Amino acid sequence: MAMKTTRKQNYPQWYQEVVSEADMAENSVSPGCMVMKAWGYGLWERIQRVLDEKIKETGHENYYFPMFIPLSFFQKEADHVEGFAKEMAVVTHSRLVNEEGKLKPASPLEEPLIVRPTSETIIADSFAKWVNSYRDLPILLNQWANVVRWEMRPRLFLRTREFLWQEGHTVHATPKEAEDETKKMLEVYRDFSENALAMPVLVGRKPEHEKFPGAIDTYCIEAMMQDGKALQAGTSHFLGQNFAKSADIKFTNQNNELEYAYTTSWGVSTRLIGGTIMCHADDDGMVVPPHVAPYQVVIVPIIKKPEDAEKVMSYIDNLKQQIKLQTAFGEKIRLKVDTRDKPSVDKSWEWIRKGAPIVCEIGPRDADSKGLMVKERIYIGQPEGKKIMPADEFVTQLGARLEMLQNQMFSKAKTRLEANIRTDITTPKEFAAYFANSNEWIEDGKAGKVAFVRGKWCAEPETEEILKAMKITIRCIPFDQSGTSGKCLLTGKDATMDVIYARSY
RNA sequence: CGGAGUGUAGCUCAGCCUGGUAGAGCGCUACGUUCGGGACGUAGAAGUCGCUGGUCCGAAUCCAGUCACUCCGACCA
Repeated sequence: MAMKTTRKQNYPQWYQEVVSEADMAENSVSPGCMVMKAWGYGLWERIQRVLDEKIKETGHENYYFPMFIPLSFFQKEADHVEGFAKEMAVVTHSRLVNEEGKLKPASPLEEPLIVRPTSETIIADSFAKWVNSYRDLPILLNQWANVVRWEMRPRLFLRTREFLWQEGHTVHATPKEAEDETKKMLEVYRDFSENALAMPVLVGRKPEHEKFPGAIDTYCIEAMMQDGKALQAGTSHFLGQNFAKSADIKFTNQNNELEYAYTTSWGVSTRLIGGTIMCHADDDGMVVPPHVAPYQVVIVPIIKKPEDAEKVMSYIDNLKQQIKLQTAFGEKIRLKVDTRDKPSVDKSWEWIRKGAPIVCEIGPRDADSKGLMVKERIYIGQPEGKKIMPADEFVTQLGARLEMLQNQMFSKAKTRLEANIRTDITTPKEFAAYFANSNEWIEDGKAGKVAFVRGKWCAEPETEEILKAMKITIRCIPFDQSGTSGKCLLTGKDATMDVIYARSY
């Protein structure tokens, strides 16, 4: 057990410990912001690479827009302003002057600039310029960027004032096409989350009060963390003509009529890293899904005597060349030989805490026997996945093994998700009793004390207050509706809509 | 913006109540014995005690002010 605090003891503290012990990120001196370190940022780079490819495969191209947005742009869309007004970083001055040894802002801007919390408004402005005819449509673009939302209670990866994300923005000629786009990208997110991050998700639509400010419909993927709380892992918005009307995105259709266009936007952020941690990490630290691991295999040389060094290192070099010819997930295997001048046990433990999928310890005995010691971080069945095996066997099976470990991680998480969605709660009384317990870590595969409840919702406005008081949220209205009727779990009124209730991050 | 708390070595903290001039553990450096699931010994380096002012012969310690951060609420991808 490498973590001081276990999941069971104190889940939030365990989370912070994993982030710090895996050396993924730390708090910056700049309040609410984080410094992403090699292992955390490396994971983000992998996420970028894999997801970017999927975004491009679906016909989108990358653009880049300014991070400063004139204040007036936010006033154009009423709901949008209201939704973001409370958390803006506002640039009001353009220089500093030295007054009695103290630097003070000077030269106030005529119009303050907002550091983008999201880019709908400024991108819509460009769309208005670019769109004239139906022949200009659709425009399918994406941007990888940083955004700022002035959060009061930051948590590494889950909620920081500045965070990294991608935001897709598209314009279409018809509502149908825009809605199809919204759902297509949601599916890209589901596929990415489940296949690249091994993080199973529920897909659905947000209720009215949880929608993105300015959207007609918000769709989302929701993941379950090991403490039974929900994490919104990605969103895709159908914006209708709201932003088109406020930014004047008009085009001439085939009948020579002037029409407002339909836009969408969709995004995932560095929060996905937080989700991956809380989905897979254990009491030994982080566990990185092989598909997105910065290094999938780490070799730790075991050298006791200086005279063994040459033998061991040349054996490792040779092995390295062979491993580099192998592939997993259709890419070359990423390998690190940890040659740092440190005790080898320390290095081994470090990679366990970081969650490198496979760590090989290689010493003189292995060089003699043409073998190696393999430790798999994803413990399948046995608690210590440690074995000595012939090197050639290891090399030839490596790609398939990494893919298998990835699948194991997914099915473990999937089993946990499915086992922890209660569907047998039918009355407000049972519902309240169920959520009265505080959240805790849910044992793998067993039904947790508090996780998700799937049940009816009447959608009356009064339910919003009830939810708030109970600190429960409606995560989504799942696509797969049962179509049956029953009683709302909050009010007891007749209802037909199925929703997912949960506590959330 | 409310409520509470904390600033002392790179990190975690003790010392403060009852003033006397700086401590521990971890980490770091060197050497030796170790090394395949977290070793140990010896020696050593390292802190204007958040900042400013006051009281005092003397302040990490008492007083005032100030700055910063953390936690709990409100807000949230």
